[in-house]
Amino acid sequence: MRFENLEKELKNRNINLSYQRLKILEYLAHNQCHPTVDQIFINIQKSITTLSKTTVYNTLKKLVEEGLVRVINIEDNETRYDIVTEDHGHFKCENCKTIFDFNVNLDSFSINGLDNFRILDKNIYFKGICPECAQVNEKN
Amino acid sequence: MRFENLEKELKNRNINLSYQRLKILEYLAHNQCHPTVDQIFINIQKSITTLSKTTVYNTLKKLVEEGLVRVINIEDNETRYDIVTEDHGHFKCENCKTIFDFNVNLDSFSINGLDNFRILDKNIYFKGICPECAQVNEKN
DNA sequence: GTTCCTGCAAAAGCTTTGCAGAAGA
DNA sequence: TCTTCTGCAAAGCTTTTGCAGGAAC
Repeated sequence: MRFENLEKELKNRNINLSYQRLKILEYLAHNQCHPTVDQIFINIQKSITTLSKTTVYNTLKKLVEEGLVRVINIEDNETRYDIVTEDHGHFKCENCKTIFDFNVNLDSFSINGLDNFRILDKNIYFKGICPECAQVNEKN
Repeated sequence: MRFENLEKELKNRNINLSYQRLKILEYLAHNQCHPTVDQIFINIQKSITTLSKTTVYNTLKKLVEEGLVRVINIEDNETRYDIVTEDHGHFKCENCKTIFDFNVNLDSFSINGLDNFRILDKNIYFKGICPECAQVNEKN
């Protein structure tokens, strides 16, 4: 999703565009690094010093409800957020903790046992070691 | 994994088989309902009234480390546990909250962008409406 | 003027940690 | 005896809730 379209998207969905919400969306759109609530909060607090974490939670909740943002639960101790783009999977390096996107054709794989299930959301989470960390490990 | 093999598995991995651990494993093996820590705790407390939740956490942590149990993070506000069997996906009904297993051939789907990544763990989480809830909804 | 949004403080949950006593090898 | 395990209490985190003031329409 391009940032220019976001304002329109918000108006379509009856989400008021406050300065806080604008900054949070801007951050998500320009830094597609799957941030945690804390990362978002710390970064935006630099420009809005009075920002409250409650507002970050409120805004993210609203954006998720309206389908503009997606929750990433790749780990059990941290919730991350991702602005919605095309379908893609998430890979988390267990060494450097970075989350990488990868392309996956969600319609391509053969599943079995979900006849008559209405599928509304698909999440693919992989874990392992990224190429960079694998290389460093080899040297040791 | 069959329950009879679990004791052997534990010995192979140097996990002492205390009564608490036996009961937790028994519960996981016989009730493959992807329980939360709380569900496990409440159920086993019936037979071990002095059971502490810390023990449930400790045991699950150990079992996950040793690869006998798998963590399910389909939602951000609850961690569930699953005794490891063959690869399968998890579908959560957003209405009745039940988690269903489904078969998926994890090698079958075409991914793109993970060359040279060492993949150690794959999780597939779907959400939607199960057939039973879909039927009830139609009637309304 | 009414509705919605923000942000502080407090509360609520879940999970981890420290530690002493008990159990097991 | 030495190590590991259990379970209580406390601490630590993340997230939610209540509420009063402020902003937007």
